[in-house]
Amino acid sequence: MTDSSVTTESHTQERILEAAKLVFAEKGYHAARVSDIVEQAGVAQGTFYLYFKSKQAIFTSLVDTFFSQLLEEALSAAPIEAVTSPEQMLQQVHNVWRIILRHFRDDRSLAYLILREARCIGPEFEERIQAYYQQAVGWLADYASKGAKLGLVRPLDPQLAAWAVLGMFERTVYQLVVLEGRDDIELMADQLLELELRGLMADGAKGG
Amino acid sequence: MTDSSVTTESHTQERILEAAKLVFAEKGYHAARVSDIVEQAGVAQGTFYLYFKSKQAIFTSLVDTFFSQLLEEALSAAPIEAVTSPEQMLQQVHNVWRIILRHFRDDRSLAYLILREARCIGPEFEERIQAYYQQAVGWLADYASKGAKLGLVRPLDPQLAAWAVLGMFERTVYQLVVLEGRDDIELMADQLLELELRGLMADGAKGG
Amino acid sequence: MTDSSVTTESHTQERILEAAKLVFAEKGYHAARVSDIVEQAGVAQGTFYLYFKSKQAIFTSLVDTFFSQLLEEALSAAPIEAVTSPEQMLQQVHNVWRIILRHFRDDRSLAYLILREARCIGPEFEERIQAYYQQAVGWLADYASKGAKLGLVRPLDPQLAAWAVLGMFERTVYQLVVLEGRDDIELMADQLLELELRGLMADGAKGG
Amino acid sequence: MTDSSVTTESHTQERILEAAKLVFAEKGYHAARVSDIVEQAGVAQGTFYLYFKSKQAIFTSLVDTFFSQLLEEALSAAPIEAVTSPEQMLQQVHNVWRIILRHFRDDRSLAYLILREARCIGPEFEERIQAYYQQAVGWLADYASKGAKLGLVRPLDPQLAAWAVLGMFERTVYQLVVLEGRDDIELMADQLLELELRGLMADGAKGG
DNA sequence: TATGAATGAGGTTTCATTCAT
DNA sequence: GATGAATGAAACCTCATTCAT
Repeated sequence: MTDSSVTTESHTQERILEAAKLVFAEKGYHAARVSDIVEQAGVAQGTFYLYFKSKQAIFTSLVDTFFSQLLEEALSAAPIEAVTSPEQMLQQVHNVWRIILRHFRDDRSLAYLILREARCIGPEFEERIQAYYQQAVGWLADYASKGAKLGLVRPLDPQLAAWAVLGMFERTVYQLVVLEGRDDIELMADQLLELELRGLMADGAKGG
Repeated sequence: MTDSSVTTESHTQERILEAAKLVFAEKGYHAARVSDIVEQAGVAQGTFYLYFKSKQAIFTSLVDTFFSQLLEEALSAAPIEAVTSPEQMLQQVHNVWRIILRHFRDDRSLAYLILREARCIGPEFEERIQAYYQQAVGWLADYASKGAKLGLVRPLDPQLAAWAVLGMFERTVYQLVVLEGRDDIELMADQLLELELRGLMADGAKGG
Repeated sequence: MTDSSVTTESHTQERILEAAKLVFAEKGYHAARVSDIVEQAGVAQGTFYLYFKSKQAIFTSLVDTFFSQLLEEALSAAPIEAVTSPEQMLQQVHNVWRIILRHFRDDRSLAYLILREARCIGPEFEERIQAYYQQAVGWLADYASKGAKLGLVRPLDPQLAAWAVLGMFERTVYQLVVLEGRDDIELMADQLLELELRGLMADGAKGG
Repeated sequence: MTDSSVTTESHTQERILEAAKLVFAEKGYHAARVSDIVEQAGVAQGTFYLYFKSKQAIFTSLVDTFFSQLLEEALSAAPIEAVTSPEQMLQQVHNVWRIILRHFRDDRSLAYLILREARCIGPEFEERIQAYYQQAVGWLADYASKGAKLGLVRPLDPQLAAWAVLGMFERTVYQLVVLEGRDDIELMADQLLELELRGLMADGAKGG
């Protein structure tokens, strides 16, 4: 009403989402009570259910927002069809690493939450997350194939390699978030890129 | 009872542990009820508490067993002081990969459980798991240092590299377990080793 | 609004009453939510409370209207003081049956609602309904007394007989409404009158 | 354990059932809280759910017991194939009236409850009750047919007549229970039988 | 050692009602 | 008069844990 917000989310909904993020991150999904969330948000118990069907619904909402934004940012920065040279490819991959690491750093509590709890909310939820991951894996696998054609990436099982890269990333970022230190994102991106590339690279390739 | 078992675990305790493993793996820690476990074990509700202080205690017990066995097996197969040549080192690392993958394959339901739920039982529990992982990371980091001295591994942040390798492993094994296919452990070990080594290896090294 | 309505009810109040009737009839008093009613009426949640003090109040209002109209119609058609002959009495009773059955048929959803839920809203409400019934029973009892004097009705406990007749009616109409068939009101009135007056017995039978 | 009870119901279950009967009768189904029942029974909240799946389940259990006992008693006292003479039929019908009235009197709070709330618990429940009533109606209709063959009952719509008789009964018993007086069951049975058989009319009256 | 009935705290969710705009 | 977002009191039900036998 008073501001020209571009989102349709109400002030209250926003506050509940923010509160949920904090509470979930601090206590974990299962230990977090809806009453914790509403207390943190400063609204009444019933208000929560005006905006979210259930505890799981708000969690899903948070996760969906996080991943769709992340995937949009990351994938739009790396249009595979624009890659024609090894240098371009390296540039893109490096860039994607930076974007992802920043995204996780900028929404640290949500990142922490997702990395910690994605697999143990329930079966349906796990599948939902798995679907997001599969998108990333698909992109990575496509990238690897493209790289192989350019002679940059050596031939290997692209799915396995993609999941390995993703896992490498998952764990390092988790540590990053847990330790709450390391704001040297750029350096970390460099090192992960090195690990990834040298792992994937063809013998003759002169990358880096 | 009748035989001179080398363990101190009673038959009943054994059955409860086995039942818990199955039930936890199938439903997850939070969804699993103690009543599910005792039903699966074929004992009464109260019997559970003769052997385990709480639901979390039995979970901890399962996880402790799993990790201490794994670490013992894996680390004893790779005494870092015995490494004097690059060939030996490769041999050891390859061996360790195989041991680990086999361990996870041989106790699939427990492996699945740990990979899925380790981080979301509770803070104390998370720290416990983190401690096991830290042992592995320490070993990996030591190895990397040793490798660096041998000119086999290029200089990099050993902690970061170690966590990255561990994450690579975590995720690929999780997929392995989830998909329930891929019994080609040996092949997988080869590929992971390749990814790891080429990622970590020094430029001039002639590994593999 | 535009016409000179004789009632004082506003258009909005009318719509809420109509909506409530439908919703209550479909879901029953307890399952019906105020939010269902306002949705059906197409007004806002708060508007409801401009016209009715509570959920029970609107229910009471509906029931009061139904019963006062019914009693007025029925009783005015049967002035007991006008009865001087058996023929007149039969005529009146027959007429009353028809009026009542028509009233229930013409407001089927409200009728259904009352027959189903009148006794289980709450104690105060039950007493209210009981009072309406008592009016009918009083009339029936008076009628029976009069009939007895005319030698038309045999001597019996007039209260018991009155409640019995009322129950006979209640249940048959309920079935009528439930089954949603039987628009043959006239025939039904005939049969009920027969049952009331003559019972089940055949003319020649020497029972008792 | 200590007594040679013929039922399999535990002492606790028995107490909960008894408590539920009282609480439901006093407050009605909807106003009765499970916590009221357990308080009345002197057991803990959770104990309730050891024996009954839900609040509706215990209600259903009470009602089922009531009706199956009633129907068994009543129907076994009136084997229609044994009827060969009008006298026998009257005898049987009279007997059935007495049995039913006694059953309701002997379990007054449950009777009250059923007569008050049978239709407003929920659709499934209503159908369940309706099924019991249909049994009674079927019996009554069969009886009427048989009576017609014996020349005792005049030809009429047997379903309508049966529901009418049932309603007559329902309402009079309800009044009986509500008023908490009238222990003169025998007299009441006589009068209801009279009404059922002969209606209101005097012997000499030439109605219609 | 084994049983299993009993416990009771506590969480999620619903919905009649209010009130500032 | 009309709105609809906000309220908050309950109520049902679960399940880890205990304890008398």
